[in-house]
Amino acid sequence: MKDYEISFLLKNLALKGAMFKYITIKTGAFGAEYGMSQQSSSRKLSILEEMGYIERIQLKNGFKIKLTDKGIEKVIEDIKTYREIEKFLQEIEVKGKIVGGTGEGSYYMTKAGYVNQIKEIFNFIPYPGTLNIELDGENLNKIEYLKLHSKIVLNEFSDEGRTFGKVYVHRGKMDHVDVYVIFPERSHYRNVIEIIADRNLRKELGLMDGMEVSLKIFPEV
Amino acid sequence: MKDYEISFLLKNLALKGAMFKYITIKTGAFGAEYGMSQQSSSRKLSILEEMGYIERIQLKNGFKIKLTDKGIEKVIEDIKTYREIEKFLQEIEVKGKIVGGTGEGSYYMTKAGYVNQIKEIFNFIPYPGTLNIELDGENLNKIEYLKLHSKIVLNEFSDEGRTFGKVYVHRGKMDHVDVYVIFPERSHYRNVIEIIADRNLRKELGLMDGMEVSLKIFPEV
DNA sequence: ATTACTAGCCGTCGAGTAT
DNA sequence: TATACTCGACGGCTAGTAA
Repeated sequence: MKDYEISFLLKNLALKGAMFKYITIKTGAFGAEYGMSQQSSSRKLSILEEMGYIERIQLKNGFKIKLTDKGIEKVIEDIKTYREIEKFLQEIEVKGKIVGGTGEGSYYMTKAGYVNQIKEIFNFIPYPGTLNIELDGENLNKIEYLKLHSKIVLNEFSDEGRTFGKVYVHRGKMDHVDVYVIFPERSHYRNVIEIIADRNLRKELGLMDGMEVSLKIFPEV
Repeated sequence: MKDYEISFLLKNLALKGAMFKYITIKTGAFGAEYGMSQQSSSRKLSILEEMGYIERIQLKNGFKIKLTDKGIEKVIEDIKTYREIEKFLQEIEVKGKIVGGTGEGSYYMTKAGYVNQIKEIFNFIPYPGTLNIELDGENLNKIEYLKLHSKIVLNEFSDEGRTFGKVYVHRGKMDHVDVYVIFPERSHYRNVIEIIADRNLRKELGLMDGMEVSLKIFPEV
């Protein structure tokens, strides 16, 4: 049996609570749950036992099953692997060039519908204007996924007959200033991202068009 | 291709950093790393692309590969699954019966070698005596793994020519009192666990032999 | 150099069925 | 009722090799 199949089976047993107590399962039901036959399910559980990953006690109606220390160890190993992967989701650094604000975002950030939500969520009033950073291909790739995925969302609203769409927001830092990267859901493709903050970033950080800057993003997905 | 095999491959690509940027891989090397042939590696990566989990750009010497949104989504899903499993590791509740202290642990807890380490790690001086809780089979199962696995370890030391062995410790709570469960590495099998605290638990919690109690353990493994 | 097709082998799958 | 053995079939594997 492949190692990743062992992980898969132990993961599912663990999810059913088999790490620290016996659970009762029937090979038929267990198999059906993960798209395999009663026969395969039976065979695999028996192999897991042989390999020392689980303990099985046969009942008249099924089995009592619990992970052994070796089984728990294996699951913890996999947990640690995924924790490693989570690190990639915790901080993403992008580098780019300050460009002039043509102002899609600047216009948005004066709209009460957005301002109020920002006040509500982050407890600050955004400086009326966005800092625009132009990214190259590699840096664009890094944020591609974040454009449409965040736990932090400014909801759409209507104002003067116009609809303003959803905006995904990610927290970030430039130098040591808290900033927020805004991704309007229905923005057309652009290689420029827009940053807001509670203050004038150009002034605070002494930024001018053409300067190279680095931005850290802390995605919440 | 089985779903758990997809997860396995994406996990490994993610670990190599392919979530937010292109990485360069060769089918031969990638396959060898995970115990498969160049041919299988090639076939599988090509299937992952077909299924929309990755983007591949062929180079003269290998491929540039990056997870697509669908691929990232899948990895995040798996991260969440393992977070679920972690919950089982965060708090374990056991129930048992107070029994008289015959005092293996009580004796230990007067030894300066242990006391000093406890002072160092937890910043308290243990009350000289342990509270003993007798567990039934089911509750013993829950802590079996913890007996020999903890990040918190009191190291062995020698005193008056005798060696005192390693002790694994887990934080816990009884009612709202912070307690510590001690598992001497070389303790013979027993259905009794020993608890220490900075105070007299019998007095503090009004406990007497034979009483049923509940103990929460917060394993650090 | 690399990827990926072909072909034959091997292992895994599950229907049937014994227990 | 269950689990688990047998065995025919199918899918996936890799060596060889083309591109």
